[in-house]
Amino acid sequence: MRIKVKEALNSEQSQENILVKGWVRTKRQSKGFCFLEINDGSCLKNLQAIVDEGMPGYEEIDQVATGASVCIAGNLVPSPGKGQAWEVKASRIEIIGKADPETYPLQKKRHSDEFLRTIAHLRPRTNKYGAMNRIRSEMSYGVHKYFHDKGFNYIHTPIITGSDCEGAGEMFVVTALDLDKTATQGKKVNFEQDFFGKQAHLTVSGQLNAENLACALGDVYTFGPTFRAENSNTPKHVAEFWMIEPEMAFADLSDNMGLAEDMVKKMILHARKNCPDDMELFAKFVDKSLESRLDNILNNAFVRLPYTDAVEILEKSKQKFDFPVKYGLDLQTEHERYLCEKEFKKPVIIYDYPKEIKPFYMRLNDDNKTVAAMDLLVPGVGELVGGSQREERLDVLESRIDDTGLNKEDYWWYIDLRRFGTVPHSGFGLGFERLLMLTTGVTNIRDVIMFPRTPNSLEF
RNA sequence: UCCCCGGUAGCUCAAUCGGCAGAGCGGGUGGCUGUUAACCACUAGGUUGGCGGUUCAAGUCCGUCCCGGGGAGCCA
Repeated sequence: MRIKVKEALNSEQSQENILVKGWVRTKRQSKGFCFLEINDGSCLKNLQAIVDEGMPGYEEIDQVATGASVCIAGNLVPSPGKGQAWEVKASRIEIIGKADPETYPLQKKRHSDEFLRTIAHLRPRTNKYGAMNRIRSEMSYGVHKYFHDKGFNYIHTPIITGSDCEGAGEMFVVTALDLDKTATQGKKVNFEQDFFGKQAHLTVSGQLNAENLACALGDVYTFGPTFRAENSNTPKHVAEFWMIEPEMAFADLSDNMGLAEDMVKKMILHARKNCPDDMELFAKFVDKSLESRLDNILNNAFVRLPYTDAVEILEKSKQKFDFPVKYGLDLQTEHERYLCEKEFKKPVIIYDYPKEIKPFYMRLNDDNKTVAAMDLLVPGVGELVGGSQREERLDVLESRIDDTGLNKEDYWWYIDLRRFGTVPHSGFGLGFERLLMLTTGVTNIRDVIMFPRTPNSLEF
């Protein structure tokens, strides 16, 4: 009977006639016997197998090298050696797939992240990226469990969208037209002849649709891929990423900030509880200060700071900034970093931004100058969450759309929500990859998503 | 897209003022009866990112393009 490496290592007793299948991580051969360490992805640790000369399959042991896939039959027994409690005493070994040692790129030693990115198809076989994938999987489950336990409905919003502009960056065009043909004809593209009869894009946010469902189901969330065609080349941006977008009816900005804070904390706890071994790897080899950084987040209330106060703090600070600080200007990265890394040294939620620098759908505050927006800034990662209370008043929303220069007709169904039983509601977007960066201490977003999409990079 | 740094063996890196291109790891071969990043001996391995220029001579200097990293903008 086949058992996974994880089961074998957690075994309470010896087991006869087991079967282990996996990839060889390392081989140590002596005259007359050979040690193999097998990993099947079920956990971080390897299972050691000892194969004695004379066992069926031993004649092929020379062809077994790092990276090969094998099937080992034998007994699970207490290991006489140091370093592991259990090992497999093999009675038979079978090569499933060889890996040529001359060309197999993964070695037993540590590789640089930059190199591993060039072999994205093989990097999940390393300790670090295997751990990353298991944590990513567990965190995804944690997101669903968190919202499910709170009574939120998981909703699916479209990936192809006709909403032209949401103030969330450049969009990828989706078309079924033959662009080669259009180009050779030298004509302008007529999207009326395209599949949808109008220009279509990949979504930059499910928010507008999510609001529709929140105003029917109450509390909802999306968790899906999101696309930005920005030509941004940084360790914190990818063109395709996964975003979690809760949307709550009958909730104001304060409720919204509360949910964001609670969710971030619960997700960190979830990873710690369910992936202790994998998390330990990151604490030991990736970010020595990971434990204390996460403790700092868990044990402190997030600072809630109005934009106006943030500007005041920055103006009063002795810090020299490259960019000006002034009411009405957006905060630059250096300002955000100063606030959460120097001034408060913990996560900071900045809220109530000037309406001029935020999109039309955010609720106008009574001061007529600011909107009920909020950004959650976390030391090391920067902006993790962006959200707002939505404008629920029909007249205010319409004039805000006008002010922004957008076309009301394009948003008729969105505006209709305010016409029929409108309610205060709020929501935010949380970048899943950035949450993983925060949780693991990995500093480049390309290393928390296995096949990252960035400008000029679409190999895998 | 802009600014800065880098590209030398499969990987990580060294090479003084412009003067014979090196090491560790990995690989191969042989040895070793309980190894743990095994160990010991031997060994192969290079268009110094591409193209062009300066020079008696270029890994090294100049131009240009490509790729990678960091910072900025945009944002999650």
